[in-house]
Amino acid sequence: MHNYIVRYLFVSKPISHIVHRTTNAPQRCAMSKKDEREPSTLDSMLCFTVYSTAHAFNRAYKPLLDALGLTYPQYLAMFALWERDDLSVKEMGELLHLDSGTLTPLLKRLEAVGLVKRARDTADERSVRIRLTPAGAALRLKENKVKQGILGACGVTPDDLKSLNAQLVRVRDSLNEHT
Amino acid sequence: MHNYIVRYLFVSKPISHIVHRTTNAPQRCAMSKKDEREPSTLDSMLCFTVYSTAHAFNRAYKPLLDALGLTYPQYLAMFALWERDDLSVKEMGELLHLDSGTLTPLLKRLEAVGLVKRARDTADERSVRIRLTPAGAALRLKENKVKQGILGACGVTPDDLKSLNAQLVRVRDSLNEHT
DNA sequence: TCCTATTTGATTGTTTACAATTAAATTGTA
DNA sequence: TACAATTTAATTGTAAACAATCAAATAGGA
Repeated sequence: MHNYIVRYLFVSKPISHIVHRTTNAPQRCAMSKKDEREPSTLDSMLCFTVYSTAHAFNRAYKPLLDALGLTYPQYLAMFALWERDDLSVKEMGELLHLDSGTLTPLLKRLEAVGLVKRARDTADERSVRIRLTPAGAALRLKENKVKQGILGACGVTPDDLKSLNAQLVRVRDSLNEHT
Repeated sequence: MHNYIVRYLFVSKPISHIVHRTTNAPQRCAMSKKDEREPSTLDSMLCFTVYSTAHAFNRAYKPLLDALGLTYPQYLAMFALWERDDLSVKEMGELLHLDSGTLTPLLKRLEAVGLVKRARDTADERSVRIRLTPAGAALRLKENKVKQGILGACGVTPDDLKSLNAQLVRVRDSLNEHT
């Protein structure tokens, strides 16, 4: 009957405070007014809007990128290389605002599926250069559908999108300066 | 000399294609024009701007939230509870646009440090209700400094911020509809 | 030259994030 | 009342994301 609790919830804890609890929490039926989806303050906070919009983009891209066998961060890495091949990890990190702890395993995955090649720079062996394989370069052709698909889902005119983007870039760069 | 390669890079792989590679990659000295920080197309893509701004917010919040002992997603969960205590996991998931696979471990961590309490709903044992502990409710008082600190770092007027936020909410909701 | 400081990426450990699956409880229906 | 369908979280596995640390290579200064 209480198998939920036994199996999942408090495996390594005494369950007495749950099973025997006698709290009389505010009844939800008595709060029906409040429950009628009062707009959350969270939605007025830019930080949260950006956070949740990033997830929304991620989810929107997922089905499109599944066709290419890429995750969204991997797509960004490939995009950077399509723009300019032969980047060091550091250079890619600057473009994507990511560090080596994130990029190293990501790039190893891209190498494992044959889209890029990682090689120490012969001139400076500290740096690792990332280059597209033919397969990685070829993937670019399939990529147009992805961008088109997302544009439609955004539900904004190209002009609005452009202005919105410019404003956000300012916020982002300001945040990065103050850190 | 090539210990880098031996230790880190290709532990489980033949290294011949690295050490013996004879590729003649485009020399960077010959590309100095291009290297002069030509603005990346990435910065014109809203999806990437949102993605990188989310990380920028995360990093900006980090030092402020460290003082409260919270991560940013944990802060959002606490914020939701400060607005309305006694949420089910599902309700919090709807507010934060997150699913149980993300929230369950996050909430367990908040419970472990004594900020919230998780308990099966006696009326419907499928759902788990999350409530603030006194310590969790008290933390709200320390939270004002956090918001102030971020506002300054954004570098926008409150009006611009409000309009920017409203536009992004529209994009987010449109993306969520189309998914 | 030698030796310290810096640069670069890899590693480790913790925390998100989500898809897919599973289990229990509840609801709906015959 | 039985029994299928739905709902709710938890779990598992994979992939980011980043702080802190480490190792090697290079650069710079005495």
